[in-house]
Amino acid sequence: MKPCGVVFNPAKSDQLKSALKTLSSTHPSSSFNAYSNACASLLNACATNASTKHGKVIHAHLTKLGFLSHRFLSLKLLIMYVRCNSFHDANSLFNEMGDRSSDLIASNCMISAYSQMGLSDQAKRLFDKMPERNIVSWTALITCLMQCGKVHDACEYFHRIPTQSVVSFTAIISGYVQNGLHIAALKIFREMYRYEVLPNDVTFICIIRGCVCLRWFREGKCVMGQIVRLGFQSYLPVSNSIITLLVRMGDMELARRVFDGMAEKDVVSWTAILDLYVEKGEFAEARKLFDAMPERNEVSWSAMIARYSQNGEADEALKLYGHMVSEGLRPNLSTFSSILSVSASLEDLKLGKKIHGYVLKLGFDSNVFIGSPLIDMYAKCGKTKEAKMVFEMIPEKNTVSWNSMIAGLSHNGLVEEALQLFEQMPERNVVSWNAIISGYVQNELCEQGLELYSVMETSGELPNQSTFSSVLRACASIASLERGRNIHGKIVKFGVQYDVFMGTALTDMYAKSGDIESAKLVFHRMPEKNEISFTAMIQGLADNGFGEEALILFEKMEESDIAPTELTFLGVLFACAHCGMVNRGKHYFDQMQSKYHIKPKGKHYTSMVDLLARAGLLQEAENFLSDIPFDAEANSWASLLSACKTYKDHEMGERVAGKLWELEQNNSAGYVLLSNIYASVGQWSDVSRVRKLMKEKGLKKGGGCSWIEVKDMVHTFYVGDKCHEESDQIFEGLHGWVDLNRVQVRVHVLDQWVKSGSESWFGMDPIKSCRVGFVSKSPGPSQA
DNA sequence: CTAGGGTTAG
Repeated sequence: MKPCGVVFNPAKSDQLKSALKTLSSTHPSSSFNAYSNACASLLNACATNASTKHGKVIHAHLTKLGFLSHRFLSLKLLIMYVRCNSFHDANSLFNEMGDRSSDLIASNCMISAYSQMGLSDQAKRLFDKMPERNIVSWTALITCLMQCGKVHDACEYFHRIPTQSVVSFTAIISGYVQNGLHIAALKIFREMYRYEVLPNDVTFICIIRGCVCLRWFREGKCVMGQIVRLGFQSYLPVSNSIITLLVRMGDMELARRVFDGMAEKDVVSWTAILDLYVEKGEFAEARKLFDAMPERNEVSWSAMIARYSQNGEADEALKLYGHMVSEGLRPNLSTFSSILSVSASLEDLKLGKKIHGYVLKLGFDSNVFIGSPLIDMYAKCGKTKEAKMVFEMIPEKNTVSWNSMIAGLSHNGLVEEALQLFEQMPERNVVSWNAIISGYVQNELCEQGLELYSVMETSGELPNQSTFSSVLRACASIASLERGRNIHGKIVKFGVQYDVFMGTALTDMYAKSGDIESAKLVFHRMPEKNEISFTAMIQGLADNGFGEEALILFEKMEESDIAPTELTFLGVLFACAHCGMVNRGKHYFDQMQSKYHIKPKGKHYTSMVDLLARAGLLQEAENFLSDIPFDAEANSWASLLSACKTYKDHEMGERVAGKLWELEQNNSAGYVLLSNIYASVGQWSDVSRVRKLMKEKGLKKGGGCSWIEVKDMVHTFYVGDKCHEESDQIFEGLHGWVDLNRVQVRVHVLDQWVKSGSESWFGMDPIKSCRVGFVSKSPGPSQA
């Protein structure tokens, strides 16, 4: 197009500027038609560039020349403002139009403008006032109502339309899909044919989106057939939708074929195919494709950043974010939401606050979609107050916002408050239940967590994998085999998929409850095992005294090419320590570093000290301890002290006790251990000194206990504890059979072992109490 | 000769 002799590319803003200059120097008197056409095409360019600034210059010209009285030009101007999302400019121009504000096209434009602002009532008022309406007016109003979530209103208007068109049908379908009413969308889609209205490219795009959301792939395939029959597959956006559908269906091969066969591809096509590799788990391939893409927009970047963030690769996500910004692309809400979850996982408050700042600056702070990641970030950084403030600021909270707040409060130990919120929330879903249940379990309130699970069941909400993983953790934590078995039954009953997550949780629960046979059974039945499942089984075997078996399993794990983690080695070292396999322990400790490049942490060193000390190699243990490149854990000293007691090395005992005393000023477990050691050698005055100190410091005795489970009840006993009415019987029965409540139980005492600290183990807290042996229930001695 | 419905991520 050649307006005023200037070759014009609307995509180039500098060209727009020079075209504008030429326009202002052109005298319009020569040919009004040429001038007006030039103006129109410039205004079109402003609209596609969303450049109100340039549009306003043209507006000023037209005002000066008195050309605003021309209907065509003022309409073009109005359309420009609407397309640029400049509601206020559009609105004032419309009001200045005087009698022409009843113009059909102008009014239709204004309905669109109201729609952008979410002003459905004003749109309706204008619509009712209009002297004449056409199908465009009806469609614009329906779109506006749908965008405001007033689906019912939109439907009523839709059915009043005198003559339907593809566009009005498409508008209602799209509205249904946007409001999550995918089934209604499909129903209307089928009805179209009865009205003898044929779908077009846009209709197909909307309906495919609905099918994807519903995972109605059979319907999706059907729609694909219709697309081909009507010849829309050659439309670029339609092909893009088809690719998404195929990727979600899992038909990667066909998706790739469609992509390769496309005559032209755009950013959207490339971004859609990115997902294919991510879905297949070929993350490196995805990255390769991303780097090789001819064009990337903020969606492609955000998609990639989100994947890294979800994969726990926070650094890579941040690196990509930096690149994106330096390439001049504007991060959007979705990008911010990914970066916020990165900040949350890194507990990087500074970064999180920076993003929050951007969000505020862009005016997104009241947006529901950014609210939840913000709450999450603040909560993970321990800033409950800020999290609550964000929550309060969201004007229209959805279930996700409530869930984030509940999870955030639980994460910071505020379970009571979380429960209050849970009870207040207007609508709960399975995620809400999971948040509150896991909150209780995380905070060691396992009984209450299990109780809440029962309430959930009666409420009719269906539990899912995540629910059961919390509940099983609760059972493992209180070592309740009865409850655990019961939950296992529920998992089967509710038809929850038995995969690696459920299998691992069940293995762990059975192992922690002392039922090693069942643990082995569920472990071996797992369709697929990963490093976490192996670790759970190895640790379980080691904990229950089957050290040799634990090591055999570890060798199997190595053979199956599943790389052990630092937690696997904790189990392995534990097994060695408790079976007196000093050399093997040393071997694995070396191998962990040389073969797997895992840097030993405090707990590994503690295990090694324990290994040496238990074997009576006290001096070697002490040397090893002093060679630790960082401050040793108090537990290392405690292990050594314990061995000093066993091997009666009083001299070293004194030395080590002094060190432990220094380190463990505020740890009740340390005090308990110390007082027990004093007690065992009869230094009663020291015992009472330690107990008094504990009392003064307000430390509760949370020390070692034994437990025994009888008929769904877990009985616990502290060392020397005689409170339980049948304690004599129990202590006498150690290493043998005990008759408790007329149930025969076998009590095994392996060894005294201490397992403390609260570091989370793949989301499952280790048992905090010290257990002295374990108990398993058997059918009875006659059958044994 | 203008105006209404749209694909990719979360």
